[in-house]
Amino acid sequence: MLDIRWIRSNADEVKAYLANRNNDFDIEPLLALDEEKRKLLSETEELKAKRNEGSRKVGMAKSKGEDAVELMEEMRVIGDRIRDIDSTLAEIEEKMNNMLLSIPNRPHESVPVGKDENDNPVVRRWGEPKSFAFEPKAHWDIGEAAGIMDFEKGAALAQSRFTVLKGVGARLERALLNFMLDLHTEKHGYLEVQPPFMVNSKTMQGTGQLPKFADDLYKCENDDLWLIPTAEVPLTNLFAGEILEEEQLPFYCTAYTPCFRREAGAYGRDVRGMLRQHQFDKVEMVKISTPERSYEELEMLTDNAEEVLRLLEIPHRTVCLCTGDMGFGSSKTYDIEVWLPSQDKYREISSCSNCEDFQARRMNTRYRPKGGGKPQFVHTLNGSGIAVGRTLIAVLENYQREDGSVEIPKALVSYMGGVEEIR
RNA sequence: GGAGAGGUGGCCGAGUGGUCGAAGGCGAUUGACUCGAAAUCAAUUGGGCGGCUUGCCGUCCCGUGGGUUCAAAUCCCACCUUCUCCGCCA
Repeated sequence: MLDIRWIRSNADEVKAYLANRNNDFDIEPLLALDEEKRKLLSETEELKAKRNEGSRKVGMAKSKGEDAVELMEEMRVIGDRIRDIDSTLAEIEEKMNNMLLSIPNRPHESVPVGKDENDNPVVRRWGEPKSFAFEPKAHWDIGEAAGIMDFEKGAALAQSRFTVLKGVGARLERALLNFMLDLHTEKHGYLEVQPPFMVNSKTMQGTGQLPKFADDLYKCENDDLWLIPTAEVPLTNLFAGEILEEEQLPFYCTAYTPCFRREAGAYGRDVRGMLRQHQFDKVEMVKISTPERSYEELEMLTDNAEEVLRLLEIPHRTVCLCTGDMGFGSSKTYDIEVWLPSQDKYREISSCSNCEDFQARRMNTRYRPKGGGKPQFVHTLNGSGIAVGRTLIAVLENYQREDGSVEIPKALVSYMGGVEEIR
């Protein structure tokens, strides 16, 4: 959410970046409501001042045993007017709030202007795609042949886009997430957290999933609860409504959670295999920072995610999302893409974003600066550290051998109970 | 799910209709005393919004949302939440 006062005095800048984001939101009606709201607010506050004064006089008169009927009647009339204005005001505020909640975040000045993913510049590459002496297979062929992935059972038990992992496959999933959590907690200084996998509407609104993206979420029928699409939601909201001390910042936390997404807009895409699932495992990293150092923190966060792939020795690259491809709440996002030999291309495996104060304002998370002074909104950052299911895919495809067996990356062997290959 | 008791400022805690944004205490900050510290004394010490002469004025906030009233922390209703007991349960 943006600050209405900032929008008021930077209307042209807002219009310009909305265009760069391919967003057609019109801020003029919002500005008109803002104008009207402030007018009504002064009016009702003036009346309230008058009423407070009058009520005080009634009190004083009564304590002296005097009659105050006339004054009470006068105050009653004022009270009625206040009620009218306040109810209009409440309507206007609700409208404004809904509008404010639908405006995407402002991109950072370092973000390249562009139309879609084709305009995302590559900022780093690590490793060379391995050349295979044979035709590399897709993970679903490798997984089914090895008896560790069952897509038919997934569909039978639930729906398409669900998979059953078995034996070494299930073990590999668990090995990967343990490996990632250990790396971030022991080496990168993140606090391990296990949050709820369901959250309420307010929490979903805090990070920006609601009200705009309800169609992408799974909702529980009888309760105000939603399945989380990413651990970013509960982790970032950990301090919602609080004022932190600057000494507590930066705060780093990480969590493994399953993630649930309806994939409503992705009907024909990635239908085979387990690249795009309704339920997938992810290790997430979240940082709460002061505004001064949030961009430095973003670079470190992205590096923390990249390190997972470096240690697993899987080729990958990092791109900076352009204005047209960025997510709703982000000011700057790096996507990390992993090499998938069967597709002969890089695919997203992590997304690391600085949301600046966009989520903080929605959640109302602030900190008190060291020297004292007014509380300021924090900056929030999040990044996959990394998507576990997709990492499993990347391992299978990049470490496959001609005979259909798969080598286990060295970094994972101890997590696999000493198993060095899948066959 | 049933019964009961609570939710007040950073913390503890008083306040059952009228100058109450809220006594008192603790903590914190500043000043005095001190070579320094402690102790002591004094002052200050929440947040949001709006206005303008940017320092002040106004307004709102005592779990949340409604209601009654000239006036609500205080009365009424609903909800959330914490604790205790019972039931159920991994």
